Amino acid sequence: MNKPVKNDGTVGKALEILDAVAMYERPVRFSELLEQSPYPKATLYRFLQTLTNQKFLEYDQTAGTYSLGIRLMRLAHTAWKTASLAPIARPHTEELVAKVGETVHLAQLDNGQVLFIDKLRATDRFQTLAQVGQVAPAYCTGVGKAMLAFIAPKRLQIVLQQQSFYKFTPATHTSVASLNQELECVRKDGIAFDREEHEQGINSIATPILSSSGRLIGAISIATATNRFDCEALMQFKGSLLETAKKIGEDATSWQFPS
Amino acid sequence: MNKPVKNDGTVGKALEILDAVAMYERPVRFSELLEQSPYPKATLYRFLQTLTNQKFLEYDQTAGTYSLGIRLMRLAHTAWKTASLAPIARPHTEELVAKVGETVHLAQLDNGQVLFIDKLRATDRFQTLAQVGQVAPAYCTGVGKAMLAFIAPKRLQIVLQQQSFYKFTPATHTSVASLNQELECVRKDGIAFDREEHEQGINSIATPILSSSGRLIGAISIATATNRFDCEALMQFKGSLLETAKKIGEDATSWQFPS
DNA sequence: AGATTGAGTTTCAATTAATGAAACCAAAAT
DNA sequence: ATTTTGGTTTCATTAATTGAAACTCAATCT
Repeated sequence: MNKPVKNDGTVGKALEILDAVAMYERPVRFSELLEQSPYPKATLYRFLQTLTNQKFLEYDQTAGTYSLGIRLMRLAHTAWKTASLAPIARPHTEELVAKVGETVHLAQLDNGQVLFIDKLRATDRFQTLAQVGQVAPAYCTGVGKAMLAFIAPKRLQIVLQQQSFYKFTPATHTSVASLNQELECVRKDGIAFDREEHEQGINSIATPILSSSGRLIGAISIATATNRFDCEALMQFKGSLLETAKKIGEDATSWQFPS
Repeated sequence: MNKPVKNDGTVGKALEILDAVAMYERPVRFSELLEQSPYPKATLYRFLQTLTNQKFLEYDQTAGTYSLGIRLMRLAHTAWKTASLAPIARPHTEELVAKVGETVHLAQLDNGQVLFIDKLRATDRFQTLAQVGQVAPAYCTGVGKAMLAFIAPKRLQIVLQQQSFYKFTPATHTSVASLNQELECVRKDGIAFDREEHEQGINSIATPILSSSGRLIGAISIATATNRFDCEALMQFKGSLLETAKKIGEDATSWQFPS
């Protein structure tokens, strides 16, 4: 007899405004937010004031715009340090970078999406790779597919149902059938590929991180520009990648993955 | 006739709980939070539930602990991308790293503290340098002193009054007098030093970033292990550092620094 | 210039949600 | 077996949220 959810009172409403502001990905005016808002003027106005006071939003006096505030960065840093897999994995990911000399990504699954929680750049050759806190769809990234392959079948169904398949590049697979086929390969082989499916010119090989009890807790990938290595060439690092994932899994066994 | 502030109602109270959780820097139990909390059991309980529902906190079922949630990382990433100086500065900081081959930090002043908003590692030699979102006191960091030297005198007074001077290393200066003296040098010379004052074995030279109208908007530094360069040796990069700060300042002139 | 529109801000009584003392429950400690 | 500790739920009281409407100020139109 679950309540219809979404009943987090005043606080919940206020927090959802943060998402609304984030959505725009640029400073946004009061009136723009008002259009999207289910709340009347005065109510929205007070929410924005409160969030600004609390430094969760930042108000630009001269432009009359709101953007996400500085306090979020402070809190997120603490979250990263104390509640993410990243610090635990660091020694091992560092080692992997040193060994293979290419960029390594660490990610978790968050609500069917990939959330990148660490990025170790081996070279300064290109800048467009994922950043900490960035999200990406699971169906077209290496780490995403690595993780989807190891969640419960019924959860997978739900995730895929909610997913809209956007064709980021010509190489993006957008059918559930081909995805399922790929996931099957991942389960057999332990390796997921991303052949420029999310970003043109970038490919990667990825593997899930499993706790010693077999529960999925994240994924790591080695990513590189296609003109340096293609996926087949990246497979020379397969051994190191799997080994790293195994070590992280062991170290992280006590650690709880968010549901 | 300013109200006594701190009157942000239910939402404000809830958000302050996030800080309380962050303070511990580890997963924390309900009862621990209750001790510190001004609210009665039931109230705190409901706040925690709401924040957890909203993914601002994460509840570990088996350990019975709360930690900061994943949604903070997503939001912070957007904040970084859309509301911080970092993306604007990136081309120039990248260029600086390429030129000097040492780590470059970008920081803002947040309420008298230094907030690091970007970090470009040139080498993988050491890992202990600042991370994005990390905060540090202003009085004992290069970027901090660079910025303190260029805020309004009365604001400086307030900041120094609120500051407690902790001796992080043997080299940390803890007197207002010596700090003022240093700030004077920064104003003349444009360069602030950190000679292992915050972290043992790490030193840096820093310079403020000023908008074309002369307003302070941040600071950049070149940081390195002392066994690679000492401050005197780092001064060979002074020209590049100043030039980079100037370019960033020009590009960022339209950008609003949070009060 | 004077009028008008539009964006943002403030007021206030009705309404609704937050509050917190106390009861309750489960699991661990004695 | 009993008590204590730590966490969760209840419910009448209390206090805060709500939102229609009035207002302000600046920009735009006539």
